[in-house]
Amino acid sequence: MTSPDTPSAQPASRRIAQALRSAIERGELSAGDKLPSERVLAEQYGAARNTAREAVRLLAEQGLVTARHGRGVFVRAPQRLFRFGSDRYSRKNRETGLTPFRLEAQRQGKTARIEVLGITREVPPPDIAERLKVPSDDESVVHRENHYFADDDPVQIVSTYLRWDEAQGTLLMQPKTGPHGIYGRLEELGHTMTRVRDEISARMPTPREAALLDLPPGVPVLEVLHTSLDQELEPFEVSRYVHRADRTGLLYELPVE
Amino acid sequence: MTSPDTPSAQPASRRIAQALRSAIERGELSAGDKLPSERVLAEQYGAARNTAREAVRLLAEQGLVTARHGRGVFVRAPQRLFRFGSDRYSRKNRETGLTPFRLEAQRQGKTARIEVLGITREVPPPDIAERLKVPSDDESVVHRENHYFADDDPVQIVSTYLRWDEAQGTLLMQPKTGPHGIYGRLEELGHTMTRVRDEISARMPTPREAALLDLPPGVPVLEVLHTSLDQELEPFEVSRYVHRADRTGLLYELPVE
DNA sequence: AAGTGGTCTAGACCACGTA
DNA sequence: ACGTGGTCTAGACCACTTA
Repeated sequence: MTSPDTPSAQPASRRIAQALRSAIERGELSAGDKLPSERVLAEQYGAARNTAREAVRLLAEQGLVTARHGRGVFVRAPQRLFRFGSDRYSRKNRETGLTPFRLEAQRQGKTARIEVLGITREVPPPDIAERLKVPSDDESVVHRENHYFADDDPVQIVSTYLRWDEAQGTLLMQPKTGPHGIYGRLEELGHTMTRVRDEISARMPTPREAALLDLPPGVPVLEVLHTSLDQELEPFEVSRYVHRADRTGLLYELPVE
Repeated sequence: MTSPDTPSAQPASRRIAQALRSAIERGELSAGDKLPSERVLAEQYGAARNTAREAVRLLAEQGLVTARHGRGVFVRAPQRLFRFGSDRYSRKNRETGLTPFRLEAQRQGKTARIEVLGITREVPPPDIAERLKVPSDDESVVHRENHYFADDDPVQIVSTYLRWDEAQGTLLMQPKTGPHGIYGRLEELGHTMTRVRDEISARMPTPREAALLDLPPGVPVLEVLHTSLDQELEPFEVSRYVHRADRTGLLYELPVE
């Protein structure tokens, strides 16, 4: 404390948070290090445990630390990012036989695992129906939901929507879609991917997403609503990607005009 | 409660949060409505005020409600999004004389205001230096920091970095950069924007950003690190955009291959 | 003045992880 | 068994807003 009874302008919880933040920035606490326990912090700063706890919560909210039940609070390591973006859809990539996700995992020396959660005929959500140009009051789409893991850590959730009238009875209804994946099959159906439109937003996860992605508090998600357009600029596939923001960066490289 | 002494598996704070969440989803509470006060919630659910408060915090963290000191807790209205993306840099747009930000504001019937916070010669941060291909141990760049407002609500913070050796003594050092803005001046210096590279990430705001953007708790930011490449594919301008995620969507449309 | 959220205290018990 | 975070209680005072 600077003086015996400064009202200090700042609430105690924020002063404690700031002290810890500085220690992290100065490198006194580095990635992976354990913070003093809440009880110890409370004693050190002459506050109640709840106050120390509030300070820790502020840091967690900012993404600087993660609390682990029964173990302690740890400085979060800056995560190496999975990078996706404009080349996620390029034919060149498709022809390697490796999906962009597997490529990224490989680049990081991690093991990719993809889990097919479901392939079902459904009524599309309104935003999907609008983009795929199908009715939203009818079971007009096939919904493929996949979860992606790197070394068994969940990284992204992808929901792909295709027209039911096209997918019906094809490999598009199967977990294994054959060479070059769904885009290979869609090309056989006459859809050459010519343009893509990606709509990007960020938000806090829903409880379901937090559970599925095993998200620590304070980590947002990146949502990409992707539309593939064919040679006639008609949409033939729409996907919703939900990424952990702390493990994902998006990269878009494009020509101007 | 379902039975007098169910341990209920769920903590009380989460059960209260879930009840409120359902009420919002069912439309019993709609955008702008005030939630019962923390003291009332506590009484209704037979819990301590701190427990009701924790429930409200969970909803705020998820972005569903916003607390306003002295007034109450309100259901947050879904914000109409400002959309930016691949056409943010197109020459066509530039020639209207309206910046993309002004166009967006106009589309929403809002008044755009741009505040120039500073134009200073600086040592570039490492990520900027790397992308602009300038030394990071030297005052090699000019940093222009602008804040953007719509109807006086802060929407985005933009830091633009230019080479000092090029900007020195030109309009690029002035608040008013002349026709077609900085890109107009850079074109006169021989840089035709040919490609752009946008690196996108999402994270929780730093305290400074939270204050500058007047961010309610639980709203993440979208960060775009933008690089402009000229006809020789050399970088000549790098900008860091920090957007309120609850008011911003990004749109990228691009050709495949 | 009254009501609201913001912060804080000093306890308590539970659930989890490690030794 | 012990230390950790997770949750909760029953109070208290402060800061802000509205009437």
